[in-house]
Amino acid sequence: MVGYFPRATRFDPRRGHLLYSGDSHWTRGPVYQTLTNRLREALGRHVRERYGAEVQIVLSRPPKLEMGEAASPVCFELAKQLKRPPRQIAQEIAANFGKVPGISRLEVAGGGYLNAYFDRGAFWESAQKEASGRRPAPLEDQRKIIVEHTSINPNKAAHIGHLRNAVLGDTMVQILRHAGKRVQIQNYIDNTGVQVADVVIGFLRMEQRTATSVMMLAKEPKFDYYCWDLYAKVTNFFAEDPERAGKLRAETLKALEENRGEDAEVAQVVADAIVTCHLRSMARLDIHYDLLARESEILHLKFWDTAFEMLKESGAIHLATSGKMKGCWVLPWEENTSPNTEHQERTRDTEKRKRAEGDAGENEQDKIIVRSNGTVTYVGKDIAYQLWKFGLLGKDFCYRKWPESPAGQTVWATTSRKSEPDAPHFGEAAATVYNVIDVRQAYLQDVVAEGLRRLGHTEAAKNSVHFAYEIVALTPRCAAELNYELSPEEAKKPYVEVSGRKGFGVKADDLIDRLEAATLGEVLQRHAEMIEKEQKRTAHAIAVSALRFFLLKFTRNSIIAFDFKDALSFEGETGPYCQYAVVRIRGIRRKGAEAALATVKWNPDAAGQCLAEPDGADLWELLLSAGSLDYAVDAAIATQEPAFVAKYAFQLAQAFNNFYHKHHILSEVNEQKRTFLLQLTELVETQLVRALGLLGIEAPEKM
RNA sequence: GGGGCUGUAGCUCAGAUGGAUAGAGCGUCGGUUUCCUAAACCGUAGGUCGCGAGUUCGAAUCUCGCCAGCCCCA
Repeated sequence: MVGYFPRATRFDPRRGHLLYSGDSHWTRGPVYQTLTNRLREALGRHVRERYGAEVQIVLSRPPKLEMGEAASPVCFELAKQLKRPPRQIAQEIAANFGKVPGISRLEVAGGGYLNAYFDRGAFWESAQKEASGRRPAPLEDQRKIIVEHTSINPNKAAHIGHLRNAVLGDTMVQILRHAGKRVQIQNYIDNTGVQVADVVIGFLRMEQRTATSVMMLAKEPKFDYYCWDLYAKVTNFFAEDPERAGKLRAETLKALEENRGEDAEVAQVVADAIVTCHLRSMARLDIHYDLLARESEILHLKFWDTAFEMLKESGAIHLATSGKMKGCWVLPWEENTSPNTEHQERTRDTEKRKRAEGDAGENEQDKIIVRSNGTVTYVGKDIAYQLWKFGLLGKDFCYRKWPESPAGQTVWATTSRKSEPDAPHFGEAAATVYNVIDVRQAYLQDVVAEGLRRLGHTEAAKNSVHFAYEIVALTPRCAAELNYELSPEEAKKPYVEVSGRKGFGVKADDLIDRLEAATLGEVLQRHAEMIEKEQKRTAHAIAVSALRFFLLKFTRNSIIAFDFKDALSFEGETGPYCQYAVVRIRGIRRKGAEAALATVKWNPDAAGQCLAEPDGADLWELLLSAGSLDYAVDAAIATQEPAFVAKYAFQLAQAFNNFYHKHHILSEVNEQKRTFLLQLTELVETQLVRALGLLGIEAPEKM
């Protein structure tokens, strides 16, 4: 596994956080999640040994800090099994529960809760240790995870919806890597599909261009913008005469698939140039890829033909001999694959009846994989690609470096010609595959997984994760701002869907430009003394932070109604708010260094004293929050919700701002306390910078 | 016709695996700056967790039905 994982780097100033270090040993201190895991295990063992009961130990955070740091309602469950009052059981457990390292005591609360109180001094030590530790090097023998994201049709500029995809995918990658996983990032390029074909038609048929003229145009910096407008014009052109459109499209599509003539030549020029534009746009948000997997190679290297044979041989698909789908190869499909028996029975009955009534055994629900004219649907190509990801196809691509990758980056792409000798082994089978695709494609993703299942690859089907997210729409106000005329039905809705086909949407580069202009204005106001380059760098970091955080603070299945007002907000629950907390800490450190405060001999017990109740409550709250990054990361992975980490970063920043207003650090007269406050502050900085790094956000020195 | 998602404060949203008094941001109103930079902080008001039943010691969370909105398949 050499080549495409960042390695042996200790600190990457660009990303502002630690990267893998090939030789480091990850010591995960017993901070929040580790500590609660330990408690859960001990509690489970105790209950098993003492009561012979097998119950799931649920742990949650108590509503108030005075009630401890972790709570379990397990005694309520036990009460049912043992037929005894819960509080009595809780008291018994609390009295007989052995010592768990890092946990100072167990108390009974309410009707029978068990509340655990952490040993604050020990927690402090562990958190310090974790903060100074490096991230884990992914184990070489660990099976890799593929995250496929972005995958924009290469026929127009990227828009806000694509950004949500890329930001979610990239953040999930960072989170998984943080947890020590080996992750490979793929970006699927549908360079032979309908959308590219449409733009080819625009250039060759509408604008009557030659291949050479398109090639020249493709070198222009805003070629993606040009195609954006052209694509919208093609849509109108097609609407004028649907019959002509259908014919043109079919011809062009066939030429692209067979890779012949001027059509194919222009398609390649367009797709390659647009991909380069996309890479550039995404690089602005610090999003990069290991491999660009292109559909042209799926076709030319006969991936599909191989998959087709497998599907036929195994009987996973069959040729429909009658009915509407006559002549098509179809994958049998029954809705409702969930184990909800009663409901399923009903569905099956309906289907049986339908089949009995007509269509000679054909089910309307069956999914067409190969059309009667012999062309494959893109679900078919997706099945081939997915099989390859799991190393089940028995074939591999060839690889070359993408000629125009963003500065300092190496991006590999598939090719049907010979591989470059230093190409990484991309064909290695993945254990898990995350496909970041919007929720509207849920059905198609199910079909892909079902295809794998019917080939007998149940594990691969199970490990095919559709990392689904809802769309980004625009508020009516935002649409008006873009001079988009709403239809009467659209005007009634709370949001309007973006449409690349109509050329309606907020382009990624436009949005980033606007954000950078706004943040630069703020920076100029506050930091006239900064050199221009630094002002721009700072503005850029804040702009990226505002945008990425905005796209990450919502959970995946929430529709984002985009509005410039919200996206350009830098106050409250935003990226800049989180960055500002780090900037404050750095300000304190700078001032502290200037003042050259007398370094006192640090008494290790001082931390415990400072954290002791009752005065230490808010300090403890901050420390606990700083030590809970592992909890947020685990929850983010378990639920596949990067928003957990965004929430965490915000809460930690909030806790710090709270603390900042209550405690004046540098002027603290008690030297031991001052040292402690300073160390706590530095701990918060490390953890917050780390959390922000996972979100792809860099904290500037000043802002 | 079938499948899925959503409904929580004025607005936008958190509430993972059922748990203690349902939270945050924005917006409202009122305050805080002789400074470790206010992109901040404090206070205030605001809730029938869509509606109705059920399961449970306990439901915003699970089940069923209904209403409303959105998406997908044919």
